[in-house]
Amino acid sequence: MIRGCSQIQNPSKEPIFLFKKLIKRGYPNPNSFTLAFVLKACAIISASQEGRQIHSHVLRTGFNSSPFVQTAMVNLYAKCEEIGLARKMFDEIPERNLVTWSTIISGYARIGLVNEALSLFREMQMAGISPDEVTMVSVITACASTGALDLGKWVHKFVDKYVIKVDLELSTALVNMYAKCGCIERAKKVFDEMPQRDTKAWSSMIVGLAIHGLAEEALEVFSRMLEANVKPNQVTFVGVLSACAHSGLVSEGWRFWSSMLEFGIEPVMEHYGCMVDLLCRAGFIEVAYKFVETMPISPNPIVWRTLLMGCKEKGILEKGEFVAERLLELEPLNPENYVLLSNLYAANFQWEKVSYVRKKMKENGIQAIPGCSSIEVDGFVHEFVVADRSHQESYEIREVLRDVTDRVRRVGHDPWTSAVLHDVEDEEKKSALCEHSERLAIAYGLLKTKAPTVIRIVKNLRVCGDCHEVTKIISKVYEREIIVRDRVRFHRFFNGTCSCKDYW
DNA sequence: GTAGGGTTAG
Repeated sequence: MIRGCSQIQNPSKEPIFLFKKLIKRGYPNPNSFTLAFVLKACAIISASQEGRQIHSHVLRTGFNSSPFVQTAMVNLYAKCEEIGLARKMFDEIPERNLVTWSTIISGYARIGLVNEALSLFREMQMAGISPDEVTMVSVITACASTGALDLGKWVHKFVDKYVIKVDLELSTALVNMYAKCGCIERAKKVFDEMPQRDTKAWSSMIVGLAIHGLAEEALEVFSRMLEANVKPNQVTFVGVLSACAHSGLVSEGWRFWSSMLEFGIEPVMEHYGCMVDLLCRAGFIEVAYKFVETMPISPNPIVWRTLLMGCKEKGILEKGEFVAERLLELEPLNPENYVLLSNLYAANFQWEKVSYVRKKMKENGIQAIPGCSSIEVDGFVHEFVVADRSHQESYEIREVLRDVTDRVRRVGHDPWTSAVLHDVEDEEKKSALCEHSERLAIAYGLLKTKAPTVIRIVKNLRVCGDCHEVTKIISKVYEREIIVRDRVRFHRFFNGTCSCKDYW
């Protein structure tokens, strides 16, 4: 009964209540089955308080020697964002089996601690345990979040080499991984070769195409999904709406938004976020603002921030200031909000207000998140922060950067100094742009690899306008394909143009 | 009657 009611669609505390009832009655005593089930029920709803109580019950009754209970406890703490505790439990288990290892690896992979996940994956093999398809899903998920394509390819080869069963979940993880690592062709290939596809598989493909700015294809896949009689869910529509947003398909976006209700899907915050983004990017700031004002759920910081970003892009000062106020009320400690507001002022040449924002940040002890870009060369990930000089080959990188600057100037590019937010002299602004982390990473790519190797960059923030322009030029004058994964999407630079068609 | 896995807005 406890297990049964934790497996329904909308999980609740019901299984935990049942367990409490059982304890209150005093008999029969829970055994390893009961405990594993109720721990799992806690994990599903991240009930860490109740989980801890059951943990102490486990210790009192001696069931902590059951491998099922042990694994359930590791899983519980991993799902409750207590990875340190999960690890402690894991380390204390004397005999770890395939499932125990998979549990801890998935725990790290889920929260993006990729290196930990991967080193446990190696340790597991050294301990003589062979991974199966469930383990590999977590390892592939870890690869997806790094964006390191070579690593992902290596893991895919590993799956083939050890003849690990490629089931629905593993294929979906591969589609997602290839898409997130910037190789949409391989994502499509895996997807096309799947013998069957469920909602998550289709959604993965749609989201993947959306982040690559391939809106038409995403919408085509969506109609194929409907033809195949697979029901879309909320995530599917996040993909569909974000595809529209990334390509400026405003009327299509509205249409899909309206059709959600016909599919019986209630819009959630993510969908509102997509719609605000769609409207803002297309320049309909006023409409976006009205949309936010009339939302039936209270807008979260991301929605406000999207709106503020729109105001900044279009240089709409007053509304922007008002939006920033709402945002800072909700999220006074997020550095991004201050940077955005400061950029809004800088775009309007309001230098005094720029310094005021900077001062306010300083007062509140808030530091801007530095831009950081990485590039994988020969299986090693090189990381660059803005204005980084710590790399071993920093001198050579600077030489490449100078060459880039020269050649870019020669084709008539004038740096977009408005992308620099400080009130400094023009020349200084121009050199500040050259220090952006993606420039350093691209320069390193130019230095260490030769065409036709694709230069693949992963960046933690959005690409700035000037870097976007310069990268387009680099792709032409150096004849290199460059793929940049920024905070929200991919840009594929080739022969002087970008796949985003400058709409981003 | 047992434990581990895939898709989510800026």
